[in-house]
Amino acid sequence: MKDLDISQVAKRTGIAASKLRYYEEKGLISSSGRRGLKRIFDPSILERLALINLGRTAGFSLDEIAGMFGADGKPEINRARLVSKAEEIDEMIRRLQVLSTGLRHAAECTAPSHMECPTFRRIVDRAASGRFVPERGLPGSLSP
Amino acid sequence: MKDLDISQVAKRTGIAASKLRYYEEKGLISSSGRRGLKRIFDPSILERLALINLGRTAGFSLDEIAGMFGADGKPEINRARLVSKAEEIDEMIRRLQVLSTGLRHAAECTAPSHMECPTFRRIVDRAASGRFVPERGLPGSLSP
DNA sequence: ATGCAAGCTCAAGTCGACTTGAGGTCAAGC
DNA sequence: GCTTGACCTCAAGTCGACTTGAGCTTGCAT
Repeated sequence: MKDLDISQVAKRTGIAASKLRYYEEKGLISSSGRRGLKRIFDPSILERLALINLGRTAGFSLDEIAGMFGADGKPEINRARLVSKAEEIDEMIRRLQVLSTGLRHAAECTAPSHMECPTFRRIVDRAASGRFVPERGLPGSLSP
Repeated sequence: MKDLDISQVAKRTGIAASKLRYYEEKGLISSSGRRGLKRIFDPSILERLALINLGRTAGFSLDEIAGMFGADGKPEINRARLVSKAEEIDEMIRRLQVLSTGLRHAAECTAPSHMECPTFRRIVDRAASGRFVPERGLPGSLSP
């Protein structure tokens, strides 16, 4: 019996117990049962939580993540969504690479202020071109 | 006179006027003056906003962004910070690449459920290893 | 057997990031 | 010179994502 109680999961993932309960309530995870009142979790929860963390880091909302990995049963529907999520992430990676480059340049650039450095401005322009407004649901998105 | 009023800036960046005022209040941007009551902006605001959007997409808080690009005057302090921000972003890029790969694989994998696919599990494991808990300030970070 | 740390539920609180609304001001076109 | 609509301010509201607290229950170490 390798089942985990909530504090074990918390300890092994660094996720607060309250957060785990919240995630369960939201349908992102589920406990495999109860021992009395207490939730017990299958060890596979650890991978699921890793995935959730990954998704959060990527800027997805809990609802989006739930839609991504949740509710198995209609895998076909999911597959198309998964690919489009992957594409969104790729786009984001591109933007982040620009940002990283920009920051590194700014760090070693000798121009008095970053915005006065032509290289930096070129980088920023590159970043600003294409879709200026981030895709749906991400921080900084368009106003209604 | 190429100055922009707030609605011009809003139109050209896709950022709501209320958000621009909020950013100004927070010290992320500043208007170059007023015409009567009305703010006027230098065109360079567009680049600054591009940068801010980029930072937001990367998951930085407004305060972090303010600390990153704001308050020129002590460039040296900034340079070290900038490099470490760049490193954080690189780490994030790595995680996102894993996520993208994972999603794409999941989309074409024939296993009945993603978690049952050994390839997918390997990918997730790779993602989960290293630092499980995202670095400071990012969504999903450690509880206090 | 029993005491208590660890869980539980449910309501309320917090925090960041904005938006909305009410009521006021003013630059500009007619 | 007078609308009028774009802006303004300031307070309050909203939303997502959690945390905290009060009061209750219980598995399990002694």
